[in-house]
Amino acid sequence: MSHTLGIRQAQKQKTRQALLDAALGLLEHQSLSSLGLREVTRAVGVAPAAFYRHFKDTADLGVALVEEALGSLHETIRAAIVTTGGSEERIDRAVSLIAAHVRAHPAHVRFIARERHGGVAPVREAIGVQLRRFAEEVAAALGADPESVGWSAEDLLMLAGVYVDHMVMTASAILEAGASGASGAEEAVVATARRQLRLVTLGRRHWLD
Amino acid sequence: MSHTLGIRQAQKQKTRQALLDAALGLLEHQSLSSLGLREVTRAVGVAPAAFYRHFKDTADLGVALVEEALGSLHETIRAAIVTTGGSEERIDRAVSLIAAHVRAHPAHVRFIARERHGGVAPVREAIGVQLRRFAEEVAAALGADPESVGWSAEDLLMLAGVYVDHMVMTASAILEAGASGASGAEEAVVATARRQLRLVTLGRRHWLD
DNA sequence: AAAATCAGCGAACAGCTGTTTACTGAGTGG
DNA sequence: CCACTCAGTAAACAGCTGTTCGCTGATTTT
Repeated sequence: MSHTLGIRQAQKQKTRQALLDAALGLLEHQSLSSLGLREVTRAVGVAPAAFYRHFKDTADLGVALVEEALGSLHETIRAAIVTTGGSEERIDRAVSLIAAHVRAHPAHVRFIARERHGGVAPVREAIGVQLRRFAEEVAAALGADPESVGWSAEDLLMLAGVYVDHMVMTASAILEAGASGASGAEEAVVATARRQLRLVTLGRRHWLD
Repeated sequence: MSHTLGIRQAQKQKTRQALLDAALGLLEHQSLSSLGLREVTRAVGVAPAAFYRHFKDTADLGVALVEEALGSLHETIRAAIVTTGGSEERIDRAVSLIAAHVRAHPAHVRFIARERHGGVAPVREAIGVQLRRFAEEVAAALGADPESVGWSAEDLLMLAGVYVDHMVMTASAILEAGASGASGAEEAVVATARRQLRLVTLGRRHWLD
């Protein structure tokens, strides 16, 4: 796909990725707002000054983490959108995809949920931009559905926003349930998420009555 | 109501409140996870060691802030619940009450939205407990409504959860809109929130079909 | 009036923080 | 092959952090 990088650039990107991974790990028990530059470099085993070769700030690193985390989520969303079948099967498939995503990328999900309203403005805004982008994408897909004839663009975006917000909340709830250690907690969260989507779907069906 | 406190205890509570207020102010631009004890005492104009006379931690202070913030919200919720009239008027009134609450206690709203998924476990859990309590209260009120005959307790709690989550998200969105400086942004958020509640209400009406 | 309490003080502690500096030495391109 | 680039180093900087200590003096209790 892309041109093979030189040994120099390859090593640089490797260190950069190590910094991102270490930061993501450290953020399990704190917020980005309190993440120290030295803390990250120490975890990687690199000199503090090396940090500046990759990021100017921990906030800057946070923005890079947003790209990474929401990049992976983007693919999950696209997969959920193209699902076909009756509304019940679509709901089941969407929730299953979210649950699988949480299992595959728990740290990413935690990061997004935590920093969406977090104390670091640039990161908060980066997440906001991307989630709005997702909502537009979902709205476009909803608009292509025959069930959406008569819907205004504004209402489609409103509905898409409900879906995107619900996805983020559900992902975070699944993560918490998994961390709580209580067996069956995740299943309960998933079941509730499905019922909530059913509720929204019912509202959608009668929107134009 | 309560017995009049001595001069000693009155002064102590005054200092305690000053610490809480200062902390809430400092949390506008950061997360609790990065809030320093010295930072708070400096803002109040008190010696660092004095902090320990009131809280053992900044996490401990955070839990106290949760009580304060969700105590005020509780009253707003109760006011929204007892509203009478058609569903359209009830929606308008609920959203107006939220908007008024955000205007009256912006820092409290920011704190709850930020720390709900924040990096300090005890605070996160305190918020979770209280929001679940709110949901139970809303569920009980919904159960008393004639429109809820045939609903299971589980489904009522699910619906109440949707309302509570939506309230928190809306409050946070109104806050952001106000901070963005864009005139009309808040009105747009409020209008979207109303449409979302209308969608949920439609779903509710057809739940048993 | 004497004794006890206790909120807040000021100083000191070791340990951490972000940032700058001049440097090394492996990888690169002419 | 040689000059150059540049990712990562080691050391030093001032300034901050949480926590402990003994102390003071106004309030409370006896």
